[in-house]
Amino acid sequence: MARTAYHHGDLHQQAHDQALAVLRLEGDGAISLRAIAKQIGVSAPALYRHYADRESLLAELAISGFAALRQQLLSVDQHAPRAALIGIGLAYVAFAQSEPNLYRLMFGGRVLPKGAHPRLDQAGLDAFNVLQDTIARGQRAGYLKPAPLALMTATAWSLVHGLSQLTIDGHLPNADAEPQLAEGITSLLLEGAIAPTHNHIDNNEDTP
Amino acid sequence: MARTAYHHGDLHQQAHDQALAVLRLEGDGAISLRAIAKQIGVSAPALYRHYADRESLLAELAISGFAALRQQLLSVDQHAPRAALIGIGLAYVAFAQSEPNLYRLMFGGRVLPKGAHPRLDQAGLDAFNVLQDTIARGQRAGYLKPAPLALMTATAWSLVHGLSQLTIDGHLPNADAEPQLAEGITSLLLEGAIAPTHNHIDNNEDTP
DNA sequence: ATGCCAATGTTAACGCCGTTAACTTGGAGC
DNA sequence: GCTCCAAGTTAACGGCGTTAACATTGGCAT
Repeated sequence: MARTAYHHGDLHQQAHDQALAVLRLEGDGAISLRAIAKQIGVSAPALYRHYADRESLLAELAISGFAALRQQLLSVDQHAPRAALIGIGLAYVAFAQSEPNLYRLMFGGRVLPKGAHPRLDQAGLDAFNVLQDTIARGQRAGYLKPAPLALMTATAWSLVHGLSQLTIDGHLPNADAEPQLAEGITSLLLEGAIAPTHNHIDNNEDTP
Repeated sequence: MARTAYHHGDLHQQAHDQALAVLRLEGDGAISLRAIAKQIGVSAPALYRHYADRESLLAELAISGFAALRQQLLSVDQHAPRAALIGIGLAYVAFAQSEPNLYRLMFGGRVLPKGAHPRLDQAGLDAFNVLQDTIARGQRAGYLKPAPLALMTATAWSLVHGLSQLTIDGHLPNADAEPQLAEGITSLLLEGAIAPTHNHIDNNEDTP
């Protein structure tokens, strides 16, 4: 099975790449199977040998998006609790801002129904768990309050997700006026999540 | 100018209502001008006398959504700072959960580009300002830290928006396990936003 | 009362789209 | 060498947003 031009090219991958390019430039609404097929130089129904339908193609894009997000979160230095938490938040928002259309597809909700693509749900969960693990580590280190893990994770994720969505859609007025917005916001939340022992003491637990 | 059947019905309003009904049931992607026209009993191009294009109709739905959200936020009792802040957060999330498809349209970003519909941008800003005013009031009362208003507003909005979006799209695992999730989350954020004087003192400033 | 005109409808048509059916091609394995 | 199956083809269906060209109608000025 090789790329002998007529039969047997890596059409699957080519379609994925082409769709991703369109997504980046114009958003998921602009992704058309016919247009993609034409660009690749193949008939439109050929794509149905590799994707059940348009939605499956979009789901695959979203899956690779979640994998990329997870990798970006995993690359954050975890050795100091506070730096790790802020780093995760900043990395998350940076990802959304660097790939706004991909991020909208991943979390849009309107295009990809919840139970329809199990691999997609799993990919989302995998990314979610990186954040959850970081918080759990912060709790075990005694840095964060021993509040219910699900509650703290939901709070943190809501914050970074909301900030991501609002900034990439331009909903925050004077967003430019606060260049360190993301950092300020994460810090503000942390103030309420830090264990009493650490309050007013270490904003920088690495230099005690 | 009356509703004499052939000419002069309130087609504009009827189309709006019909589109809103479809939106609620199936989401904005399912809104089709042709289908709406057929349901009303009118030809499809007739709608173009009242809406420039499909996007304008969606924009109008989003505008009325923002107005409804604003009304819901305005109805929160403002007499006690902490109760007002938590009340705003709960009202916001409740709105999103009661109208998930409308909320997705309002904040989806992919369907309604930012500068394209000035009235829509203004409606969003009007809703935003209710939250901002509440926070400013909390600061003037000395209940909240005197941090930059834009920063605190962005934080609060990010949190409630993120929580709304994540819950209506089912992204939060074990969301049912925490029935008071929204309240817990807003409280957690407040811990970091309360002025030091009030810390550990009044979780209920009405009964001193 | 009459006649004009702008507002508000109509039908026909263009070019997209996703998707399916039916057929063809060509490489891999017996 | 023959067969079979995966991976491509063309043709077609129905739906969509949108535009152009034409028809109706009610209100207003004469």
